[in-house]
Amino acid sequence: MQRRVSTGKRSSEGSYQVIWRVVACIPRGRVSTYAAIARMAGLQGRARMVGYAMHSLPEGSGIPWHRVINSRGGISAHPDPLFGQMQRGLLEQEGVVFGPGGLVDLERWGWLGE
DNA sequence: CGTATGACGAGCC
DNA sequence: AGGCTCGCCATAC
Repeated sequence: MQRRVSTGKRSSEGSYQVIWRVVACIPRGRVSTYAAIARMAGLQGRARMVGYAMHSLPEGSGIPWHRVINSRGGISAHPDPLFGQMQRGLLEQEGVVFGPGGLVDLERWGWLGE
């Protein structure tokens, strides 16, 4: 599973490149969890990295970061509460329904990567 | 180069 | 049933 072999300068952007790519694969109207994404990105067990990747996500990157939620199906705490509210708005806009408690039913909207 | 921190998760008390 | 701690590892200072 060598991800890079010499002359690989991809790491200049950080190791989040892979994570962003997986997130970009989440279909519209669907959500995924940090752990699930980490797993798909080959970082099984490192959900934290995914979270940091989202934080480092540059604006206008086109990455649907708002489709990434925690394992409980909820939007995790954010340094900027305004973000969380926007995230929920974006998901509802895509058709995702939030249940009582502001949690999404992962059994129904969760995307594991077909 | 060492320490601290952090969009999380799972386990333990 | 709910809350706290530890683990994982990249980025910042």
